[in-house]
Amino acid sequence: MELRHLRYFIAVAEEGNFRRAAERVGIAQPPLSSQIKDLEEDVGAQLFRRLPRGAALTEAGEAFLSEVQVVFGQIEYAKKMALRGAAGESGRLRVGFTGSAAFNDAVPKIIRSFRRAYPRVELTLVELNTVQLLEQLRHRSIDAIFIRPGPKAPEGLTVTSLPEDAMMVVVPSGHRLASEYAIPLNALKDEPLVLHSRALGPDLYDEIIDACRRVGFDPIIGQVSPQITSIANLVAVELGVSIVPAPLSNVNVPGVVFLPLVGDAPRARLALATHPDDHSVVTRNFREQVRANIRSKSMQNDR
Amino acid sequence: MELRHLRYFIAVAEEGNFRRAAERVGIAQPPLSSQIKDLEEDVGAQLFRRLPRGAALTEAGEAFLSEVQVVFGQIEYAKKMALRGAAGESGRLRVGFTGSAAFNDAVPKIIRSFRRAYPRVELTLVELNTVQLLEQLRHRSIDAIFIRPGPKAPEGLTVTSLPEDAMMVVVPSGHRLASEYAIPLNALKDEPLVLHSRALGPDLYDEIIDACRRVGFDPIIGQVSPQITSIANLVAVELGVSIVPAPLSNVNVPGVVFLPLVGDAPRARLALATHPDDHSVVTRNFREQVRANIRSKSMQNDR
DNA sequence: TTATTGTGATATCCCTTATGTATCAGTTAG
DNA sequence: CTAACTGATACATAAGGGATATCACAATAA
Repeated sequence: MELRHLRYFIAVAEEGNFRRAAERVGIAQPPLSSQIKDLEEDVGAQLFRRLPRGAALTEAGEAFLSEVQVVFGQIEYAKKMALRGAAGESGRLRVGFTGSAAFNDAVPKIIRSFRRAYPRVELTLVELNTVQLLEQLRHRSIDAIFIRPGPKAPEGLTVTSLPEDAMMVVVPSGHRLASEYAIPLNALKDEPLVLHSRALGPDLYDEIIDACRRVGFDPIIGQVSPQITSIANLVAVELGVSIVPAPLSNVNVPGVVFLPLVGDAPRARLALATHPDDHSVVTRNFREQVRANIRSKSMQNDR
Repeated sequence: MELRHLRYFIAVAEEGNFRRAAERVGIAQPPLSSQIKDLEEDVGAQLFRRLPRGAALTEAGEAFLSEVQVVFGQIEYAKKMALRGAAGESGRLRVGFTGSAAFNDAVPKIIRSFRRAYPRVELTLVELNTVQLLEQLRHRSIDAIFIRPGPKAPEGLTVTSLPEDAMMVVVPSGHRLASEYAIPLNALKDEPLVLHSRALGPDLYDEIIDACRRVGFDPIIGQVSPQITSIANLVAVELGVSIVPAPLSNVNVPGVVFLPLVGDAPRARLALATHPDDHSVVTRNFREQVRANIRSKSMQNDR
C-alpha cells in the first residue's frame, strides 16, 4: 500500500463517484478503478459498493475512512516537526553546571531566556562537580556545561567565556576581620583556609592557592569542604576562613560575613563549554543565547 | 511522498547505515540514497547526517521519525477496523420503535442481546409513532423499526414478525367490570372507548375497531389519546375504557384495572421492519439477532 | 419498447520512475 | 600505503502507474 492508494480512496469516498474522483486527483478513471481494486485486495475487504449511479462506501469502507483520514494530517505534522527540529526549536538539551556557577546570576538568567526562546526544547539541568561535568561532556551525555576554568581554557572543547566573578573572603561573624570593609589577600596568611576538595574543581582550587602565593604566602589548608556551596557553613562554625566567588554571598548563611578583596586577588572565571563534535542546532542555539546574554548583560540591559 | 519513502526512512534511521537498510527493505543502496534524498527535499530539511561510517539522524530526522512511526500502526489499525466493519462488528444502527412496542419485553431484550453481541456498534434508539417510523425508514434515516402492523405486512419493506401480544381491557378501578376476571369484547359495546389518534398508528386502531365489529358492535369513540402510553392515564380519570396491548399493563397506573379478553379479540401484532435496499451488515446482523431471540423466546430459553 | 446517458470495468499501449549495475570519492583502519 | 568501509553519481533497465479506447450494465428519456 502507498499513500497514493489512500489519496485515491479518500477522493472516491468524498466524491461518491469514480469519474469525478479521478478528475480531482488528476488521473483518468480506469487507473483509479484499478488502484482502488488493489487497495481493496490489500485491506481484504470491499470498500465501495459500486452502484449504477456512483459508488458508496461499504461499512468496511466507512470504518477504513474514519481511521485513514488522520494519516495525512499526521504526515503533515511530522514534516512540520522536522522543520522545527531543523531550526533547533525542538529537541533536547542537557545542561550541567557546578555548584559555584549556579549562584552566578547570569546562569539562571540564561537558562530562563533560553526556555522562553525555545519552549519546545526539553531542558535537563544537572549539578555536578567540574571533573564529572567535563567527563560527561566528553562522553556526550551532557550537551553544555557551565564551569569555572583555570587561566587557560580546557583543551578539546568549544569554550565561551562569561564575565568573571569577583571573589570574596568569608569569615565568621566574631572574627577579628569581620568588621573590616575590604581586606587585602595577605591578611589571611595566618588563617586556616576552608577549601573544597581539589578533585572537585582543580582549577578554582589552584587559582586560590596561586593568588595567595602571588601576594607572598602559602595558605594553611584547614577543613576540606565536600561541596563549594557548603564552605560558608563550615566557616560559620569557625573551622577557618575562605575565599569564594562573590555570587555565593547571595546565600544567606547566619554567622558569616563576606568581605571584598582589595589588590591582587584570585579570579573566578566562568565559561560555557560544549563538545566540538556537537553540531546539534539546539546546542548551537544555546551557545548563541549565552552570547546574546553576555552582550545584553554588559549593557546592563538584561531581562 | 509515498509510504515507500517512510518505510525507507525508518529503515535507515534504525540501521544507521544505508547499505544495511537497503538490504533490509530489499533494494540496492543507490536507489535508497536517491529515495531518501527525495524525501528530504519533500520535507524541506536534511534528515540524516552522512558520516564516513554510517548515517545518523539529524534533529529534524529525530523529530520526523518520532511523528512518522505511528503512521504504519495507524494504517494497520485502519485495515483491522475495515475488516471489523465488513463483519458488521462496528458501525451504526438506528432503531426506532412505537410506544406500545417498547413495553413488549421482547424488544428491550433484543436490544440488550444485540448490544452484547456487537458492543462496537453505535446504537441509537428513537421512539416515534408508527407513521413517523415508516417515513423515516423509507428515507433510510432509521435502519430498523419495531411496529404494530395490520393484518397484512406493510408493502415494500423487509418484515420479520415477532410473537403477537394479547390485548387487554383497561377500566377504571371503580368501574362495574373492574371486578371481573376476564370479559368478552362485546361487554364494551356501550362504553366510550379511549383510543389513540388513528394518525399515529392506523393499523392497531383499525384492528381494534374491526374486532368490535366482528363481535357485533360499533364502538363509541371517546377521548382521543395523544400517545398510546397515556391511554391508561385517561382511563384512570374515567374518560372511558380502552383496549391495549398486554405489555402496557406492566406500567403501574393507579386507578385502573387490566382485564384479559375472552373469545374473539383484537390482535396486537409486532414486527420488525427494515428497508429492502439496506444491505448493511449491521442491519443484517440485527435482523438475525431478532430471529435468534424469537427462537429462544419460543423455547422459554431467553436471557 | 428503443435510444441515450452515465456508471464502473476491462484491454492494451506507453512512458514515467523506481530500481539495478558499475563506479567514484571520501574516511578509517591496519 | 593499502584495504575496507562508507554514501553519492551515472546510466541502463524494467516494473507498473497512467492514458486511450472500448465494453457491460442500469437508469432514464423519448
